[in-house]
Amino acid sequence: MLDERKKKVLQAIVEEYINTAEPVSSNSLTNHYGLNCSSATIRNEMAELEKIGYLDKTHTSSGRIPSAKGYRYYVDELINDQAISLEEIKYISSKLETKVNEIEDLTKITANTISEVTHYTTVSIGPKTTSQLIEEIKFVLLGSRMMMAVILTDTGLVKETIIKFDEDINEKQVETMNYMFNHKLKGQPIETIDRPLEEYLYDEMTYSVNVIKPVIEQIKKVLEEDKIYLEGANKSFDLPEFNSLEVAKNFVNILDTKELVSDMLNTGFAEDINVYIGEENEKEELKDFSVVTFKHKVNGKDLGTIGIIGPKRMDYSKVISVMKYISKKLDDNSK
Amino acid sequence: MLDERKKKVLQAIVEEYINTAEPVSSNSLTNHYGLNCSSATIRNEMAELEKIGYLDKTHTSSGRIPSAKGYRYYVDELINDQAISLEEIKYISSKLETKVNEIEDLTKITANTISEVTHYTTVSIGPKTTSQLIEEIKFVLLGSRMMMAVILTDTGLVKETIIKFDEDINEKQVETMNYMFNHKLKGQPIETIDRPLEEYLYDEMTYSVNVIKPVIEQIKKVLEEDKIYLEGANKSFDLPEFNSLEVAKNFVNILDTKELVSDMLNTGFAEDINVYIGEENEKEELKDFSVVTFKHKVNGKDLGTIGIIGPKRMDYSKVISVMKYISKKLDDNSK
DNA sequence: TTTAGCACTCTTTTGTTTTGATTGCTAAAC
DNA sequence: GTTTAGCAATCAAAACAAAAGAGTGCTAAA
Repeated sequence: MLDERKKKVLQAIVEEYINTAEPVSSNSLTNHYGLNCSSATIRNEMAELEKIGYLDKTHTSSGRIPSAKGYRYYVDELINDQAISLEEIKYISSKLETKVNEIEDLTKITANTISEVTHYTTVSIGPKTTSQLIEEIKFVLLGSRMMMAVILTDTGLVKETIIKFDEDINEKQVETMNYMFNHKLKGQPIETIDRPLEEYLYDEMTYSVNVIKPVIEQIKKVLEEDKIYLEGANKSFDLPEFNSLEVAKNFVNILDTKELVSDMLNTGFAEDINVYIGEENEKEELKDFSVVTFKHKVNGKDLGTIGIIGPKRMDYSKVISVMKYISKKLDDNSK
Repeated sequence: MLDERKKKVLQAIVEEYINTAEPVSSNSLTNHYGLNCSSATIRNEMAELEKIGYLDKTHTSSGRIPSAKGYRYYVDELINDQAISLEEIKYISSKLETKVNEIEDLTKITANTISEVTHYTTVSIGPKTTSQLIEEIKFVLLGSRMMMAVILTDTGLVKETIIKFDEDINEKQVETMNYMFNHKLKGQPIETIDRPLEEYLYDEMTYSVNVIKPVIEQIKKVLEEDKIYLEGANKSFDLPEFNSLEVAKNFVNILDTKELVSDMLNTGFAEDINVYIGEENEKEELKDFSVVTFKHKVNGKDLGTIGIIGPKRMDYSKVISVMKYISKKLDDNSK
C-alpha cells in the first residue's frame, strides 16, 4: 500500500509523462500536483517507487517514467474518470444523435467519435451473433441461380448474404425454404444452425443437397465473420513514440493483421471496459502498446466492441472517461 | 529521341535504382545491361541524360537517380511487360479461380493477389453503378418499420440497403412498391432513379411521402457510395523510402483519407492501365508516390478499379506485367 | 524527516577529421 | 570524332572528440 505522498508522486509522474512524453525529473514536480516539498524529498520517493517497481529510468541520470506496473496502479487507483470537457460532451452528444439504419453503423459512428475525441486509433466490430435469437429469416430469389438470405435477430441486427447455386431454383423452392427455415429457427438462438438442422432439412425437403448445403454454409459463414472497422490510423503517427520506425511498422502490421485485431476485440470481458497495458496483452505483437476495449451495450444487448490502440503512455483517464460517458449517453438515448 | 546507348543507360539506371534504391554510379554499369564501354563513357552519357532532364543527382558527387521524366520515358518506351515468373503465373491463376458469390469479392481477391505478387499496397473499389442497367429491385419487409431493398443490375452486381420508416408499413405496401419500382425501372439505367421518378411515385402511390422519400434516398445513397478495400498496407513499410518518417506519415494519411483514395481510383481512364508518377498525380499529397490504376473488366463490363500505390521507384515492369496478365486471365476465365 | 549541496553519470549537442565513393575535366589513345 | 585513362575536386557519411546540460544519489546539516 502506498502512502499519500507516494501516490501523489506516482500520479504526477504518470500524468506528466502522458502529457510530455519526456522522463519526469524531481525538480519539475516541486510545487505541482500538491507536492510541497523539495526536489530531494521527491527524489527519495522516486527511488523508493522505483525499488518497488512502479517507475523506470531510461538511464542512470535521467528522470523517471512509469513502468507497466506503474501504469496499472494508476489505472486501478488513481484515475480520474471525469476527465472530459464540456466541448467534448457536446461533440459526443451531437455525434451520437445521428440516425442510423443499421446497428453496425452505430458502432462505426461511436468508434469514430472516440477516435476524434481521444486522438487515438480505434478498431471495432459489430455485435456478436452468438447468443442472439433469430427473429426471422427471409430468402429472396435473384435471377435463376442466385438467392439472398436476410437474417433478422431479436436485437435488431440484420445480416444478409448472397448464395449462388449450381442449378436453377424457382420461387416455389424459395418459398418452401422460407417456411422450413423459419419454422425450425424462429425464436431460436443462432447456434441452432448446425448439423441437426442440416439433417432435418435433408429429410424434410425433397430437393437436393446442392441447394440446401450452400444455403446453410453461407449463412453460417456470414453470421460468424467479424467485419473490422478502422478509424484514425493516421492519428497515432503524430505521437512521439511513432518516431521510432520500428514502432510505426509494428503498428501498421497489427492493423493489417485481421486475426490479431479480431482476437484483440474478442478477449476477456470481465468488465465492460478492459485495459491491457503493454505486456499484459496476450499477443506478443502488442507488447509495446496499450489496448482499451469497450463493449458497448444498450439494455444489456451487445452493440459491438470498440478497441483503442495506442502507446503505453496512453491518456487512460481521458479514454476511460470518454467511454463511460458514451456508455451512459447511449443508454439514455435508447430510453 | 534518344540513341540506343542512351536508352540502355537510362534503362540500366532505372532498373538498377528500382532494385537497390541507391544512386547508380557509372562504374557499376560497365559490363552490365549490354554496356560494353568504360565508366568514363557512361559518365558522359549520364551527363547528357541529366542535361535533358531524365536523370537527377542527390548531390554533386553522387551517382544518378531517375527523374520523374526519366521514369516516364521508361514506362512509355523501355518497359518489359512480360516481367512475370512461372511461379507468379501459377499463383495468380490459382487465386483467380476462387469461387465468389459477389462481384465485389472478385475485386477484393484480385487486389489481394496484386498486392501479394508485387509487394505493394493496393486500394480498390467495386464496380461503378452508373451506366449499369437495373435488372430487378426487390423490397423485403423486416419487422414493421424496416425494409430491405435489393437492387440487381445487368452485370450481376447486387446492392442492398436497409430502410427505416417513422411509421408502420405492411406487406401490401411493400408489394405495391415492388410493382411500381420494377415497372418504372426495370431495364433502365441507374440514373433513372431521380426527381422524375420521385414525382411519378408521389403521384401514383396513395401513401405518404414519409414512405417513398427514405426509400429513394437510401437507394440513391447505396448506389453512389464507393466502398474502399485496402490490401497490404504494411508491405510498403519494408521499402527503404518509408524509413523517412515524413513519407511514412504521408502514406498513412493518404490511406486514411477516403475521399483522396476514392478520387485516385476514379480519375482518368483513357487507358485501362494508368500510370501516375510523382508530380503527375493531381493531388498534392500524392506527389512523392506513384500510382498505377487498373480498371478490370470482363467482356467490357466494369468489375471494379484497383490502384497500386508505392514509391516513385516502383517496379513498373512488374506491376504492369501482373496487371496485364490478370486482365487476360479474367477474360479467359469468363469464357 | 527534510533539504541543501555537490560529485558523478550519462545523453545530447556540437565541432572536427577522416574516409571513401563518385564525378567532371583534361589530355592522350584509338 | 569518339573513347578512355588518370586525377583533382566534391561531398556525404562515419568516426572521433570535446563540451554542455540535465538529473540523480549520497552526505551531512537543518
